Amino acid sequence: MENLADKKKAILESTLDLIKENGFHGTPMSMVAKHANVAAGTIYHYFDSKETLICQLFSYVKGRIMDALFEQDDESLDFRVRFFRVWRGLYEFYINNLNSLVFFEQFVNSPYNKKLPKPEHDTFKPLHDFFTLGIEQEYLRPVNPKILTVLAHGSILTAAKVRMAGKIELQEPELEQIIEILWDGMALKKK
Amino acid sequence: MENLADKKKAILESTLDLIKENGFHGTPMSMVAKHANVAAGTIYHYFDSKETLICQLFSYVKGRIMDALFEQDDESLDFRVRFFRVWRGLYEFYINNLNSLVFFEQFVNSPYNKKLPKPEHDTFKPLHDFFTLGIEQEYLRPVNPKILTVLAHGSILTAAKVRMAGKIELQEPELEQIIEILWDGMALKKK
Amino acid sequence: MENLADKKKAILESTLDLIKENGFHGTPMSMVAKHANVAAGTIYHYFDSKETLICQLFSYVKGRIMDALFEQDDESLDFRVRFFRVWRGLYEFYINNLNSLVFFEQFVNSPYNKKLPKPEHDTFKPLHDFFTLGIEQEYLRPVNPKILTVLAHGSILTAAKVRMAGKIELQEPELEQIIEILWDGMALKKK
Amino acid sequence: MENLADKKKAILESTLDLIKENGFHGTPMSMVAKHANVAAGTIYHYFDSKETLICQLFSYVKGRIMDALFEQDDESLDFRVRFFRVWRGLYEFYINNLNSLVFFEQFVNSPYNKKLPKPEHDTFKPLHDFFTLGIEQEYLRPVNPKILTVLAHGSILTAAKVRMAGKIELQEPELEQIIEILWDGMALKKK
DNA sequence: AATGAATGAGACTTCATTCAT
DNA sequence: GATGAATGAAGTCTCATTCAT
Repeated sequence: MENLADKKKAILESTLDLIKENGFHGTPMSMVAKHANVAAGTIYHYFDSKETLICQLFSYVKGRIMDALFEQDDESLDFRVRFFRVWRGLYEFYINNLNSLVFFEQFVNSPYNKKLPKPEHDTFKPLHDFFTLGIEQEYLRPVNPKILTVLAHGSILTAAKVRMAGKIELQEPELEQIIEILWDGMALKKK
Repeated sequence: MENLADKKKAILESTLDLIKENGFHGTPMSMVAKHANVAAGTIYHYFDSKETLICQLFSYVKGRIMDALFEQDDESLDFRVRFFRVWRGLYEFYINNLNSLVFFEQFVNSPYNKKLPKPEHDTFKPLHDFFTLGIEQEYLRPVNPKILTVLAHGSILTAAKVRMAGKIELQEPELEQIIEILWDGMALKKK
Repeated sequence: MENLADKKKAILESTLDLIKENGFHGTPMSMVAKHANVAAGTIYHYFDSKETLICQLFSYVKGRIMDALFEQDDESLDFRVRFFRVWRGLYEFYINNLNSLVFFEQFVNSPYNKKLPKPEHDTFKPLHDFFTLGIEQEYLRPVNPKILTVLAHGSILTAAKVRMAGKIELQEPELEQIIEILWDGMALKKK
Repeated sequence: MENLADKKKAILESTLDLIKENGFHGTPMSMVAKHANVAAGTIYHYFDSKETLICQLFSYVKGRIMDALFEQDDESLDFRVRFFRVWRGLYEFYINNLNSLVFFEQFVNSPYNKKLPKPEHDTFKPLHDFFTLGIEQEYLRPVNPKILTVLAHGSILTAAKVRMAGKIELQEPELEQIIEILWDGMALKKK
């Protein structure tokens, strides 16, 4: 027998899968219900509306991204090594969770995103903090950490999407080179 | 009085505007019709279906992006200067054409994109060619040009989206710094 | 309160009535819904599309015609008497169920009929069997039973349609004469 | 260059062909226009509306049926031979003009037919007259000629439709038998 | 006479949501 | 809590008809 949490999770995961394949408007509630093995009405015990479901799914996905961001991190390592691991950690999360990547991108570019109250600090705050630390410790150039976040996340996202598009030209050595180039540009050139 | 091209263009532009505000499924054909000042049925003279309209709009937007990419370019300039100008050219196009940016991002992450036959070479082929040239002329590191495209386009897109999100922290000096960091990482360190 | 079968039947019966009056294209689904006292969407729980509804209605009507064919029959009677009763049985069914007659005729002459897989044996198989028996028992001429089916059904259908057209000239004695003429032509002239 | 009559005829013939294939509601005016090689608007020079077109087409088809009815007739022949020729004449017209047969049947069972003022005497008046003559000349039983019309036309129509349905079991000898049976039933048994 | 782009009412159908069980 | 039949507003699209050329 299942408990509530199981069903709620099944609904969220089903929605995530289906939206990747069919988009928002190609994913009716009836389809979510069938995929999650619940009745259509059941979804409304857990979520007020389709919009609520999608917005809660966004929080759910954000949480998983945040978890992934520093899962591989180890503060005892050299900062450069940490940067390489963080970059790859998020990249691999996206590759292994394409439905999250696709959903996240669809969501942030959709009108749903407008309706959401801006969060105190966003999903990538930990990344921002990480770069702030790197600057303080004089590993990185003394610039607005936002800049480094943009560069890092932009490259991860784009690399993952290029890979997802079936262009498998981005292999191991290429990934390493991307990170190296980024690091070279971002790192503080000490005397 | 209008001619055919006018109506078709009005429909495309209206769709672009409305999808930015309301997304695909928040933009019924009736709304497009009203916004474009045509009858609902008229849209179907120019486009077989809503899907066709959206896919043709994608081609239309791709064309504009490609035009924007090298509008500011000047082959007689130094390669580093050209890189700065190309980066800013696309960035500014996105900022000044937020509807194109939002639509493009929504489209590529949507199921519509799956149905489209993969183009021979994509929108960013000119960027790829630009980097290939830079490598040949020994301005840039001898890596797969794809890598540089990922880095450049990822940073432009992300910067534009951060700016669009209302986080106006990215001002002139920050933009300059982003490009500088990228350039430093990508450039060939000559002896 | 109604059960499922009730609603499905109400939809079928409403469609039958309305198509008699208005034809296929004069009977929108909204009209069926109103006449059957259900919401428009409800029809789509029971039938995939208007086409499906009409094709299922055809099966439904065929069933009723087959039921009517031998309702009046009594195998213990003389074959000639049975023939007269069968002829009148179907004739009266048509007269009392004009909507079925009209629908049936509209359907078989329509493109819907083309799409249907040909049935193993058709609605009038029982009539064919009846004539086969009559031939075996030497009441009827030894011809292809198909011929007799054509003659019998053709005359019933045409008589019913003449009557329906408001030409009330076909009264009891005339009907009797039609059957007699047919019988005389079909019967085996015994020595 | 074409004249008016040519275009009007092309429209009528196109409509006849298309309605056989697609039915009334599957045959938009635009399709008729394309098939007849005229502009949509041109149809409205010749016919007030789609309904008018279809009703005029009915008259057109009726005319052809009436022409066919006695094309093969020869008053100098024996009445029995004439009957056989008239039956086959109409049967063959239907077989060779399936679009007329299908259209006629669709029309008479459709609501269009209701709106038409009842004609003074209908399409099959010549058949009725033929049978009246046969009775007067004591070839046929002294019954209401209407009866004989029903039997004859019913059998012709049904035989043609059986043949059209692809059931090719009705061959030459069977046709001959059908007419013989009818004749035997209808003919006056002289002493 | 002929054209065919344009119109817009209305068709078919979908789907978020409700509610009696 | 769970169900899923029922709802009906709203969506996409069609097509008879018009009218400026």
